[in-house]
Amino acid sequence: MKQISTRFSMAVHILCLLATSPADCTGDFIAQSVNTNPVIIRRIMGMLKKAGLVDVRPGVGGASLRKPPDQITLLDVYRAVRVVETDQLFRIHEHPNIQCPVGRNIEAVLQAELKAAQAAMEERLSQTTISRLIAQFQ
Amino acid sequence: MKQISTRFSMAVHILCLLATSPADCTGDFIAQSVNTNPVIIRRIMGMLKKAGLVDVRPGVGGASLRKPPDQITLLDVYRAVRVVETDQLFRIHEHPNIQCPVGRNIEAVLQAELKAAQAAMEERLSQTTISRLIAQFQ
DNA sequence: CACCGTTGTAACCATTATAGTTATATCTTC
DNA sequence: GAAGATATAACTATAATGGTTACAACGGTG
Repeated sequence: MKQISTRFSMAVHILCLLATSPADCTGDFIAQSVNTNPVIIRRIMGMLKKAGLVDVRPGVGGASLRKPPDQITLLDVYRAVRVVETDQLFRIHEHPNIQCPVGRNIEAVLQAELKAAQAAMEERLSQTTISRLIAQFQ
Repeated sequence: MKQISTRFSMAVHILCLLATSPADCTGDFIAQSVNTNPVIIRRIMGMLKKAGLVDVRPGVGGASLRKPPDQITLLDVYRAVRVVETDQLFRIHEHPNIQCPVGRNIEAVLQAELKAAQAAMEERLSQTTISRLIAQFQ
């Protein structure tokens, strides 16, 4: 069983840190909170930056949110770290035998259902914002 | 990006074959339709058998559904082939720093949201049956 | 009983994504 | 230029997948 990469949960962790910390967080500081190597953090920060979610200051150091935390949804993060490409959570076996009625139809018919299932999950992710998460911290 | 195994789509393919074929299908016949190695088919058949979805006749050969196709949902298949263990589609990074307010809370708070997202997807899968799929074949 | 085609599995391999690590280049301020 | 930070390339170990070969066990048929 292969699960969705921890890159996603780490990215959420990073954004929660940026949203709650008064000062700018450096990669090393974040790495300590996440408990991993700073390079991992910088890799993820690069993706968040590309997605327009954070600002990173090379040289001087530190990062900050580019949007208020109530305007960043889990779906935004999910997309930013590209754990899954669009409509590709499920993989379908390739080149079934098109001589067979099932082999000929299975891909198109299944594809539609699986996309719908993926969309249902993403819809749910889009309902949760970073600010909603940090409101639950104690 | 890691996707959900084709084991799932192959399993659906197999069940559609069993639902539409008049005669019993052998592993080799199914393998030809799926276009893969018979051992792959037998592996998946073993999982479907354990889940009570199919009957397989060793020795004589062939398999058949144990339930009418309108009573087998995509969620049943998804569970049967165990592409993802219960509530574990998403993985969360381990051992965050509990000295940090975010590190201390992130796991519990995120876990709840991710479970909800996964549940939304599974709910959608449970709405589609094998008979619904084959009704769309042409 | 022996044969034959089938299922059931174990063992192994190549491929791929991930998480982590080391090293080095680049940037900004002082 | 020094100091401290980010950016990134290259490499490793690990794990899941899909495929393959090989062989044991099963169950009818001649």
